[in-house]
Amino acid sequence: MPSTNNKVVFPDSDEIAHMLKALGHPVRLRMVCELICRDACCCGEMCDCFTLSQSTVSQHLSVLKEAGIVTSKADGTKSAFSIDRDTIRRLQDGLEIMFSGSGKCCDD
Amino acid sequence: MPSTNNKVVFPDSDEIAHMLKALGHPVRLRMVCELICRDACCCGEMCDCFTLSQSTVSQHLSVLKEAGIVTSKADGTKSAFSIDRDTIRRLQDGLEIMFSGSGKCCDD
DNA sequence: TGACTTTATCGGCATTTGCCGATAAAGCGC
DNA sequence: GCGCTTTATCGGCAAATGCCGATAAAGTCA
Repeated sequence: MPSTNNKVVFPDSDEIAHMLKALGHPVRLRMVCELICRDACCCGEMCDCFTLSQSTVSQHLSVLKEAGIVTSKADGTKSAFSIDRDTIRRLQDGLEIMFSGSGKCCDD
Repeated sequence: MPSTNNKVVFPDSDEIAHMLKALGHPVRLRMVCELICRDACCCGEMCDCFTLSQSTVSQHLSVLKEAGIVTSKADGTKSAFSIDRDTIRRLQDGLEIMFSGSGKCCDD
């Protein structure tokens, strides 16, 4: 659990909300699962997993990227997407703090 | 971790996405924090926490309710909202399974 | 250079979301 | 019954979302 001195630091709830919003779409959540399993994946491969157009898949990936959940690295004409595991961990920690009721929102 | 026999059961990702979507709004996420701390809260009290109209607060609460995150119980003219802690736990378990890569989406 | 592959972005669209004020519905106390 | 309080719902609006096909951009390889 993140802390400064010995006080629990409440995660930035707006940032958490932002990540949850990105994850809160069936397609994007499945994309994240896929990326966790594959470790890396390009847009074309992701397209094979869904019956969606390439542009739609690309847009979903960019939503995940913009939220910090996914990173991309150019690889020739392709771009390799992968999970930002630190962000995921921060999200899980943040949720745990929130859901445990030990966060900042409680003492105001 | 939920299981049947000794096989890990992957959570229903659409349901998870639905809950994440409900939580993926700054106001609603804060409402959940508030409810976790207060244990129960009526709409009017929630209104005091935000600079939003009563109708907007009521709508946000109903989104949380519809997603199963919150329950409500009539109490005179008021209705008492409280966190469904089982649902929260299921959500956290589901995310943990997904994020650990041990869910169903990996073996297809 | 010129075809080909891959991805990102643009324009357009129908639908959903988020917000409000107004109003309806329902319980409480007199 | 009559006010009062509290909440839910309605109508309306602007903005965001999700989707597509078309197109641009950029790398690869002959």
